Amino acid sequence: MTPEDQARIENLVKHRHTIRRGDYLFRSGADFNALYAIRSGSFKLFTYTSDGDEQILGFYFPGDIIGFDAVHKHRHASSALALEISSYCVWPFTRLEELGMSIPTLQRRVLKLMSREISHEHEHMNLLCNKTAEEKVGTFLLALSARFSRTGYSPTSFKLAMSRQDIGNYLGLSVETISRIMGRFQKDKLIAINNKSIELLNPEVLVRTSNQCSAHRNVAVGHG
Amino acid sequence: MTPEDQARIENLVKHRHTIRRGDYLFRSGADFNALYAIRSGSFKLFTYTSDGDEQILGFYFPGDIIGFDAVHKHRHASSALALEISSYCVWPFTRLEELGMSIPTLQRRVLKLMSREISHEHEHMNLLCNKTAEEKVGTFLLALSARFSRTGYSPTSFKLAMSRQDIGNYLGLSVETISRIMGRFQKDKLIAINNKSIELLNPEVLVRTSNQCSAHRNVAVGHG
DNA sequence: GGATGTTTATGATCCAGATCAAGGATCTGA
DNA sequence: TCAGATCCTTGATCTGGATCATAAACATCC
Repeated sequence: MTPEDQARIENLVKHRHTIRRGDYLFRSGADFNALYAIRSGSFKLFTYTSDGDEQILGFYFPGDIIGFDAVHKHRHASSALALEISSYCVWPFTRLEELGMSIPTLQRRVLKLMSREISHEHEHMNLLCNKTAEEKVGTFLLALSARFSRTGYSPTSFKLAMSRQDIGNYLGLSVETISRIMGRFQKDKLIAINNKSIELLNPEVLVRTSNQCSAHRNVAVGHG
Repeated sequence: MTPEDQARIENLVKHRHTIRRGDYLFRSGADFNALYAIRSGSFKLFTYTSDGDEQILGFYFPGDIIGFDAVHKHRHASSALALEISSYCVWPFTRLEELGMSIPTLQRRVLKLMSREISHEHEHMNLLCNKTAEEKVGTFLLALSARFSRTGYSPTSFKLAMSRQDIGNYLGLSVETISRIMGRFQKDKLIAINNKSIELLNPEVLVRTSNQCSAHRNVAVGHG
């Protein structure tokens, strides 16, 4: 990428916005104009089920892009809400497409980001179908740890911006189960919890807990 | 799109291949070179869990593209297997990227396809988290119906190319539950089954069965 | 500071769907 | 054409996690 291209991209994304906890980045049903690049804080992405309840699709952190699921219909299919005070950049989509036509690196970057999103969702489907409650919660905590680590924060000590309710919803579990399992992890000295703050005391064992062979639940043997 | 562009694209995808039931389109771990556009038949996409069991990520039919989750790492993260004799076109990815740079319509097309894939997965996550077994199976049958309808086939009478085992795996249910629920649907005259052939006798009621408010399972109330 | 709502924790009970078991149907290949 | 394998169905039993109930911790607002 030439310094010139670099400058064009920086110009596209120069405006940085701040958003308060509980405010929407966009709402389901709204026209789609832009992708959002998170710079700080965290968001939850969710839809409403037919009964009007939330279904959380994912949590997003600095470096993540939100809005890919809206490209297709030019309309947001999900809502994004700030879990804490956060900041983000707006990437106007038509400008991004135009720039992409002349900057191959940018084009490839966008494709890769969308592909990564698809991969993440595949992993999450695997979690939802094949893991026990304990494995789900363990996997979730480790995923947060890895994500914070990548952004330069401590992998063993961080804050849970989302509620237990949200975690349960995302993992397909009830709040009570989340509470109970976190309590058990704490009793077993795998983690230490203080309200929203969490510390991973024994990541190795947590990894083992999270990948445990779940006996033979819903196993397809398949053709091959 | 100019007729010239059209010709360039047609040239890219002109080769049509045939694949037998049970053969792999690609395997998890293989280098990523191309996307695959299905022309006839059907495929299942799946990964292996840590215990070596399959996790089915989706079923794909004529008009669908397989391989998007590999763009990111330039390596296939999942395997694709033909469920019946099928045919497909190969879209070499680097050629596709090159062409995309000069044909905006093509570029946009690819982005939309990936976005649609993400949306589908969001819907599936919702199904996995919030629906009862009965709703899952009903939703699955209706989704197949809609898909066949879109491709010009009968929306009420079609063949299930995948095994009950595969359906269960995809929906997060055991084979036995699939059998039982299909049996119940048949007893209630919602469907008629003859081995792999299925007929939707009462789609309206099936729709109602599939969207039933599932009481208040795992509901997040959230901030807003 | 105290009233009110929300979030978290924990115990008791229940149930949808898994697991186990066993028979029948269908497919495959020699 | 038949033997073995796979797939599908159906019944009996069991269990992980939901649901219900309650209370404590915490946040928010006047």
